[in-house]
Amino acid sequence: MKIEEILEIKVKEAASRLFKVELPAVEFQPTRKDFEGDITVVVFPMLRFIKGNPELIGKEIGDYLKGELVEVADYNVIKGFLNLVISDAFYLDFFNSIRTSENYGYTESVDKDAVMVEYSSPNTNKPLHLGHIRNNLLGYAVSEILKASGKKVYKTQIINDRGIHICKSMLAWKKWGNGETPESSGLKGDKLVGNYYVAFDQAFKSEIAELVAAGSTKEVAEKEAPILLEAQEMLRKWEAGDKEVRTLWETMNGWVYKGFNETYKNLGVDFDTLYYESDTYLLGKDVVADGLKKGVFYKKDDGSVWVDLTDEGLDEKIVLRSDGTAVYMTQDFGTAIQRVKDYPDIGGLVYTVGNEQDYHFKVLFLILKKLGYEWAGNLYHLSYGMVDLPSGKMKSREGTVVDADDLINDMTNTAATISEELGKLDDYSEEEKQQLYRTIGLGALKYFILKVDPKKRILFDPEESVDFQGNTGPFIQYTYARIQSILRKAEQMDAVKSSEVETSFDLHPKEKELLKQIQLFPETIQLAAENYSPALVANYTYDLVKEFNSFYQQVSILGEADEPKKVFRVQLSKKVGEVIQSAFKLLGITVPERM
RNA sequence: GGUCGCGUAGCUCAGCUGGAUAGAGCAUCUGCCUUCUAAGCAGACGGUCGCAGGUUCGAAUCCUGCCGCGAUCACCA
Repeated sequence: MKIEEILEIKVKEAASRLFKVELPAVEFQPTRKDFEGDITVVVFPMLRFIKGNPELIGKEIGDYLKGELVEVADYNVIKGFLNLVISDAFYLDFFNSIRTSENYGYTESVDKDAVMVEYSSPNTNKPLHLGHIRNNLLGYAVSEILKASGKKVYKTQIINDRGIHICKSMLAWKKWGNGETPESSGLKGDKLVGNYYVAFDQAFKSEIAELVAAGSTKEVAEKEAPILLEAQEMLRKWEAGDKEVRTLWETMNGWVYKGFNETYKNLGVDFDTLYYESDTYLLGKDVVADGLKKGVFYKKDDGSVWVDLTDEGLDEKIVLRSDGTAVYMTQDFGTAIQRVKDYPDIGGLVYTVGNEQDYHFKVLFLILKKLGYEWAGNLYHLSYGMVDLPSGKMKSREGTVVDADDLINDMTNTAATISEELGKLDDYSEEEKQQLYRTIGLGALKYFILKVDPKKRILFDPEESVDFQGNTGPFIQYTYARIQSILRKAEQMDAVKSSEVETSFDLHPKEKELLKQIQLFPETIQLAAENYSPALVANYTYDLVKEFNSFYQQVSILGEADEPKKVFRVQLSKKVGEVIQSAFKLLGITVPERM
């Protein structure tokens, strides 16, 4: 039982015995650093039920708790805050109870219902950029956090492999590619295809300029540029199943997938299952028929089908065009339904998509609810803010994007520079060094992105490199490496690792703080899962690590003369290391043995 | 214009379902490596929590209005 639960029972009991009132709830908070104590009971809310001076009420309850509970070693009351000092023995007992548990903090028991998390979901006409990185890291981390909170998770993405965008790249390649392949040019496949997308856009723009010069309006020119008409014709051929177009499409998408997979591997993200838009873009039409029957949708005179959401404060939304073709929304509810068919244990879906699509998902979720799917109550749009540059929004066509691969390389190089300056790894092989630089570089990047609340937009300045000091991934990795160094030495010195930890000595204040922080790990995971927020895990880890470094600086671990204390400190350090590793695993960040 | 999100130190961010004198990091300044990794520790400096009302014993947190920034409101995806 958690200490707060024990205290709650006893505080209520105190109120009942001393003041003859039944308290509905008791409010706790961690005691602020400036006061003595560990847990604080806030007396103010009780004043509604207990008439009197909060100071005196606090004292009486404090006395009662101290007399009744061995865990309460002492107390003090300041302005209606009852600060309780929890005994060292309690924290040491807690430590012994979790000392050897393998996955401390993770919940093993698996929910009956699984959740499918969709993230990444790129178009196949251009390489991944920083925006995708945020999406990928968030989706992956949230998946891992949900798993650790006791949920079964399927990670997926929908690959937008068809449509006018890929036809543009295909057309440009056909016109000017001269048969270029990733092999012939040495270019990564997604980069190669991206180049042709840019080439298309340039040609498109110059055609518009020509048309405007010839007297056409800009609007008309944008619709009638010959190269665009040609791309549209290509899309029609694709839809008709034209062999040549389909073959080219498969080839170029194949290049892109190879490139993407390399980036995913470097980023350390993965998927359990994949959906392709070319398979799903026709889904949903039968749902429209079903919705018409149920009266969820209605048909207009021109044959188009709509849903009326004005009662929900939204507007009317089209779900089927007058020519009978599907729109994005149609596909989306079709795909959601398909996913639950494919994985019948799914009880909810999470969509990792930027906040520019907030409205879309609001509508999508409402439609699914109206259609009566029982899982429609468990849909979540993991909406995140854009990553902007100082110059504004990133635009692929204008080349103002921060390329994912380039960024990963830059980070690795920065890590290498710093590491070499410090020169602690002279005995490492070149390969070991490279591996470490990647670990640190990626750690810096991932932490930089994940530590901020997903809702907030991130301003990324490529001129200013991501920090490696302070509240950063490398700082936390460094602390982990420090701990491992101690453990290596401890192992050499004697067999501390198998010893039982005694509970009879007094704790150093820093030790107590560390134990309190460790205690928070399980609830932090639950909270992060409920809020779909990796930032909570990141900030928790930072607090833990700060606490450890302070402890490390003030208290000698291996130099401690008293053997039981020394054993405890080594064990405590080890546990902190394990929690750091576990927490960072949830963020997809690996930790080094040395750095 | 309607809707949604954001606005906390010079900069980047924490601040749980309202609770004590609003916390970190970066930057600036001061100390600390003959002792477990100085990517560290200890400290100083820095705030009318966008503005104005309201609810409350108590508001950065909840409500209303306004201001600023962003997104969105297609038979596009």
